[in-house]
Amino acid sequence: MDSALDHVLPVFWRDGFDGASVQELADAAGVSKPSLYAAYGNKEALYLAALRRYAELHMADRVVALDAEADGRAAIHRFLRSSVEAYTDPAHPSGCLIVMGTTACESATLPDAVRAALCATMRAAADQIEQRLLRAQREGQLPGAADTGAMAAYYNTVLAGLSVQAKAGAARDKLLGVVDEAMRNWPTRAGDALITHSPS
Amino acid sequence: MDSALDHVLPVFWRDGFDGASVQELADAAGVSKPSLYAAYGNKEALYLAALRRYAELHMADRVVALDAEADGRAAIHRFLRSSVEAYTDPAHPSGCLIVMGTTACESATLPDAVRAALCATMRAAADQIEQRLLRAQREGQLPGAADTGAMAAYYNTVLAGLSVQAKAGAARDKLLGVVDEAMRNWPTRAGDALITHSPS
DNA sequence: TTGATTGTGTACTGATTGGTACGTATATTA
DNA sequence: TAATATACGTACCAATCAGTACACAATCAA
Repeated sequence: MDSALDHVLPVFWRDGFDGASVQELADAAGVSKPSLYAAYGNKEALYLAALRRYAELHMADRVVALDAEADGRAAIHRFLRSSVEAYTDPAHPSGCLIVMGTTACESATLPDAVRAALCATMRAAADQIEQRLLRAQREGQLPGAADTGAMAAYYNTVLAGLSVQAKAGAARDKLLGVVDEAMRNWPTRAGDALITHSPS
Repeated sequence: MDSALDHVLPVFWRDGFDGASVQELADAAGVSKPSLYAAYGNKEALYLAALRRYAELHMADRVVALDAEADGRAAIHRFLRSSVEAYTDPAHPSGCLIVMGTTACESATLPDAVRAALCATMRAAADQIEQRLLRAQREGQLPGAADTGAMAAYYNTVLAGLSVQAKAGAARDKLLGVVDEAMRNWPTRAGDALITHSPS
């Protein structure tokens, strides 16, 4: 009954909340439709449960590694690289479930609770990155003037972009190259981060 | 009859191919459902027509400006900034229709022709960026060793990420900050672009 | 061996999906 | 004015949607 989530998750992951039919979810779980309803109540609650499962199964370890790495830049770099590896893992649907769900955020058929949970999860990820940047700043690996908020928003944006590219079928190596390119913005010389509006 | 597309487009833009029902599209266009079918054949053809309309209405001028700007870095910077302004324009649904559609690429209900058209449009945009980078390289604004392919993939990824963030409701100013952050990777010193794998 | 509880599948509900048959009204041509 | 062609809306089609009523089977306590 709990392992049903592990079979339901990839269907939501691939087709999204609206795209996945309850019949399809029940078939994937190997149970009948009423059994799913008996266990989870409705489609919305089932999705929220799958989302929690996704976070603990496919995001938690990356976040742990983010703090385990001693050097700030290396931590972010490794976080991006491992994200790409997850996004392009042929064992799962490609890309990130959260990003996938967020792009359907404007649809009226998406329940408010789902919308809220998706946004909360995405914000939590962004916060984790910013916390790591703040630590790097405290430890002198980042200039004191660096705008960690803007940098966190930047890395979060790159992550979302990588997810989209992976969904579109981009090769893993290509995306790893994008990660290396994305890391080139890390401020090495003091004062670099002060340039918020570069001359155009 | 042609102006119907202008009313259909935002519905597809907001709800996606699967999310938008033909009834909803007909209501938006101010005609009956059979009239839509008489004019366009089926939902798939209607979406493809809306996609063409989107490209010429919301992408073409940005691409023109990309070539009009003399300096390469300024051209890319302006392209990103104007994209953010378009993505967060309250007059339209937020984000980019192409990115929005691409995230539903794995769904089985998406017709192959739609999938192909979305990927082709996205690839065309990436090519435009790479062509602009190559020109900048020819004109000496970019080191000869710079990997323009990787850079184009990078900017394309950032664009996709910005679209996702806009869809999630991020403020325009925040995204403009992300653009400035993203531009900090532009190689200024010769040899910078050679570092494809930075020490981690 | 009872009686009650739990879990599951069959078969349904009303609503909505993409798509269409057909009658009607307008416009055009002669 | 009469005949034809085009355009459009009403009303429908089968299929599928999320969700449920209910009967049956298995398990449990006594």
